[in-house]
Amino acid sequence: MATVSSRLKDVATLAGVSIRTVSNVVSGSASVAEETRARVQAALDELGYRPNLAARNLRAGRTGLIGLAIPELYSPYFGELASLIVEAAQHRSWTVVIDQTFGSPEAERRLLEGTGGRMVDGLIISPWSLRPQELTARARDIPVVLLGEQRAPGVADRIAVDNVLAADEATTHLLETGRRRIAAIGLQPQLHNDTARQRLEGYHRALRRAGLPPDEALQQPVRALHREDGARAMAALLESGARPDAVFAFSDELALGALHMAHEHGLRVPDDLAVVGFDGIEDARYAHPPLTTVVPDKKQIAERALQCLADRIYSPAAAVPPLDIAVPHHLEVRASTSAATPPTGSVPAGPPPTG
Amino acid sequence: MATVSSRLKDVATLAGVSIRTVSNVVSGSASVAEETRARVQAALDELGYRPNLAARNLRAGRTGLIGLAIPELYSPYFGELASLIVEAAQHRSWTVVIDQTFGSPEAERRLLEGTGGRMVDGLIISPWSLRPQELTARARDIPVVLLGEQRAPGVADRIAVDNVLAADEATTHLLETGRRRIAAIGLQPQLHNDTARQRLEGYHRALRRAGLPPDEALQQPVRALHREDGARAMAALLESGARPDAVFAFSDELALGALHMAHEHGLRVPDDLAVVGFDGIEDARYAHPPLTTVVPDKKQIAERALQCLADRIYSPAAAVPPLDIAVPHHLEVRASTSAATPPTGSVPAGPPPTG
DNA sequence: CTGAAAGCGCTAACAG
DNA sequence: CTGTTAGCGCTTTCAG
Repeated sequence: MATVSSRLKDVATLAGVSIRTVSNVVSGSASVAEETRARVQAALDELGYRPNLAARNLRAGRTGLIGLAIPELYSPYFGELASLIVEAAQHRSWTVVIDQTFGSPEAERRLLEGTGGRMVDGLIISPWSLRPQELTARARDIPVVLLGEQRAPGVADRIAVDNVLAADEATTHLLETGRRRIAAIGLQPQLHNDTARQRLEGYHRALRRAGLPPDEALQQPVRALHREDGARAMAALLESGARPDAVFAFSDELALGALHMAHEHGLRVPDDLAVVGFDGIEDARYAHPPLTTVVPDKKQIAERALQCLADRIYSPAAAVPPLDIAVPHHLEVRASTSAATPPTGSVPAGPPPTG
Repeated sequence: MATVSSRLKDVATLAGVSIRTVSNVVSGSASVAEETRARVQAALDELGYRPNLAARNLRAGRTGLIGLAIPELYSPYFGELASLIVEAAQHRSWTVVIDQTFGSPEAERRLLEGTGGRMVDGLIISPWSLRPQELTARARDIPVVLLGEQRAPGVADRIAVDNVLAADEATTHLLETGRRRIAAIGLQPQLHNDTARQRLEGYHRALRRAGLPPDEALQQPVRALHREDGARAMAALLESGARPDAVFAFSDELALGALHMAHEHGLRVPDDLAVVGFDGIEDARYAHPPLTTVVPDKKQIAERALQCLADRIYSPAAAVPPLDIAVPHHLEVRASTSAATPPTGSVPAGPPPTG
């Protein structure tokens, strides 16, 4: 029945009580006589009362909103991550406002400065192109959680997988299947971002342990981490005469692009070329052949990010020094690196059905 | 420099002017003497002033927030759509708060009732399981835009592609490549949702026009629209003895699952089986073989949804009757339905690089 | 061009 | 148990 808006005051008038009593009924904070409560409730229902959040927030000094700033929402990895964060936030009665930075330093800076004005109680940001010192310089008035490799010592909590270790494991797996000319796709030399650097380091470490010197010709830089960049990098590798027998791609999207290009060139995967990705996105499972990939525990990333925010928002007194959290990961071995696809017709194991 | 918060009043005191003048400088609404402005600006900078949105909103009666309610953020279609909506909203200085309904009627109902209390100025919702009359019953106090097939006559604007036509085109395309036993994957008989029904209708229409009676054995229902459901449906079709020579899947995810299962069964695509999807997600382009798909103009969906909201929020007086908008789509033909993949090593045409 | 002050809707401290 | 009221920070009307 509500036409446009009704205030506490309107309900009070209708119920013949004071504003205070209505507030008590709504919030359940103080006890109200049963008879009064019923009358107020009736008025509440009749007017279709809904509290004005702006007023409530102004009063409380909190908004119940947290910000999530990611480079892009349309890529599978960030889509999956955002979904988990939104879900975890709902459980804690928070609402998530999402911003896309598209990797632009300006956008990231603007967000750290205030998401348009202290509208959020906390911020989860996955910085892409901001340097550590810039991260350090901001984020004074609200709690910030950093996702990924960039760190802001002494200022914000940070959550990431152990990239060096994960890359080492992926490369070692390829070595164990007998590959010797393992290419790396995903360096981003132009970026102030340690992700690629760490994965490269793990890749080198595994090679050296196997007595193989890293070969520059097998390391292919990219502009971004999308499928088309992977395809382009693969093409460059194949045409350069570097003759790789395996590829470690720094993201699943890159790997899928590389896979595509390998097919275009008539290569058989994994026989002629083995491929490993990174991120554990759902697409990888259904690629042809299914893609071996490093799977970070995204659910845990989401949970812990919110845990960090909650701790700092609700107990700012506790003043724990910023945490540096490593979440677990595992290598999911699939047909893109192992023998042949079994000819059975089974549905790959997946998450439980939603419907 | 800002420690925790500074108010207009603090800035005014520091600059030795009144609150009013500071407000003018901040908003640029009224003209201020150059000398005063400089002094105020200095104070603003020194204190690191940032306006309190809650207060501003309380005053203005607006929040600058719009809600986006979708079944799930992790699936590629909704991820891409959400990305475009968030981006389009940024251009209009709106911030998007995202809710996932996971197709639950309760969640959708709760959101339409008020997203936790009139916190948003408008709502874009992609209803999945709510019946039309429920949609009609709500959404009185803020503008609502419906995405998809469900309509709420007289209450909300609605934006969708012409599903019947699109499904007809996809099926006709398969017929034109000589297929005769075309399966349909994606019926959802248990849902109060017209999407699948309309796509089935278009499929039937094309078949009948070609003189082919629809065959129940070729119509495979699913529980959800994800890859695993597509794989399961394909397996069921192949084991049922229905012997399809083509598949029209009602979503790209279903199609990718079907493709996967076809490979598992040793079928060659498109020679033994042609596959068409629906949604135009990026994954489709890089599938093996690349997937023919119906591509809705998602960018236009996003733009028009925001246009609708803007019109109703800023000019409620205009009171245009609810619009029913059909956005364009096209069939993108790729190797999953056409002859053989060209053996060239080109990168598929894609969106311009982000980096 | 600038100052004073009202009031947006809500919560909570302070009576009664 | 319930009424009255101050005040969160901002915008804006009304004076000056």
